Amino acid sequence: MDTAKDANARSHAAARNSHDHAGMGDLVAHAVGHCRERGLQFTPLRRRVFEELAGSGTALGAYDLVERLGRERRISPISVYRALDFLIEAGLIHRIALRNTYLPCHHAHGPGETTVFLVCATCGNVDEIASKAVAQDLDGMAATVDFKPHSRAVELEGECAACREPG
Amino acid sequence: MDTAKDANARSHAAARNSHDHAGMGDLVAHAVGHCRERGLQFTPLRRRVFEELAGSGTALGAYDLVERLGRERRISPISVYRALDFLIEAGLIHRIALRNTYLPCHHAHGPGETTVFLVCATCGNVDEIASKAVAQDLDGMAATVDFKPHSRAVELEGECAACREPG
DNA sequence: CCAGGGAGCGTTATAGTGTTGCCCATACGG
DNA sequence: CCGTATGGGCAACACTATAACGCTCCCTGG
Repeated sequence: MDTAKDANARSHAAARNSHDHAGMGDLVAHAVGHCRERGLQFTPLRRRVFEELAGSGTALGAYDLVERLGRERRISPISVYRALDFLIEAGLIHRIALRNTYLPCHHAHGPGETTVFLVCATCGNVDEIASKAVAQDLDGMAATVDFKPHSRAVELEGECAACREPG
Repeated sequence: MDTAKDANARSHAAARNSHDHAGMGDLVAHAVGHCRERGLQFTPLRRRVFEELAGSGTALGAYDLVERLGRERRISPISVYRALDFLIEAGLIHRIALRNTYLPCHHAHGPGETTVFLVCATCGNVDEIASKAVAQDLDGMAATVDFKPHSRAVELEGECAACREPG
């Protein structure tokens, strides 16, 4: 379902006010509902940051966002970080620690699941897979040393199928 | 912020890991042998960086090392980064992506194992556990999407047992 | 002996990432 | 009207990492 392959939508999306990317509208609509349910404010700035991430099809750095949003009007890094913090807190996006980048969460978070990120070292694309087995393993290991995790970062760096194709 | 974090981490390590400090010599001896076997140069600078990490009992940032080593004589960040890159490449230390810190590898790396890091948000201490189950899960998941991982970052952030003690 | 090449490390400068402090605007309940 | 909570603006700063270039040392082959 979600896209390992249409990463290059970003050159597309940059052209204009990116309604291009398939599924982006769904993501935004979901985010709106998600925030409404919880009484969180999905403000225009937060929406723009989320849209840009959803429309890009890849993980973006904070300063990528600063630059992209800054084309419309000047946005300072701190504003972007505040929006990112909010979106992470709300569970709408993920942060990729290996790369200092951010990407929209593509699936509903099941309880007892850990999201595993597959980061391609060549094209930078990030694939996202939820796993209950990993979650159980990790929780079990944490329990054995009496450690209470708040958040998990499970990230593999390597090469995706597309980048290994001959040619 | 760094000084506070540093002091915290050190006192914690001293309380909990005092035994590991005795093992610092072992770590260094192991590193020496490890490099000799492979024809790698365990130079004085690299040795000092490794010793500092092994002796601290916690994960340190690159600039923590710059400061510590800089007390003896001026060391530039790039030199520290070069030593860190070497040590990572050699498999002697790990980088904690969640914190941009580095710590010595405490166990022999078995094949088919993934190292899981438990990072305490309060004291900054990092615990390290090897797991075959996680490795198998992750490899299996990667295989289903035809992804070839080079490296893994499996890191949990939370609170360690010592920091949750009533008090 | 002396090139010549590679590895390690020095220096300076710069790029990239994230944070702090302070102020202003708006919204909302007294 | 005020007080307060929240979102957001700006400049400046702090932290993390890399670039570019040159030097020394050691090794190897002519």
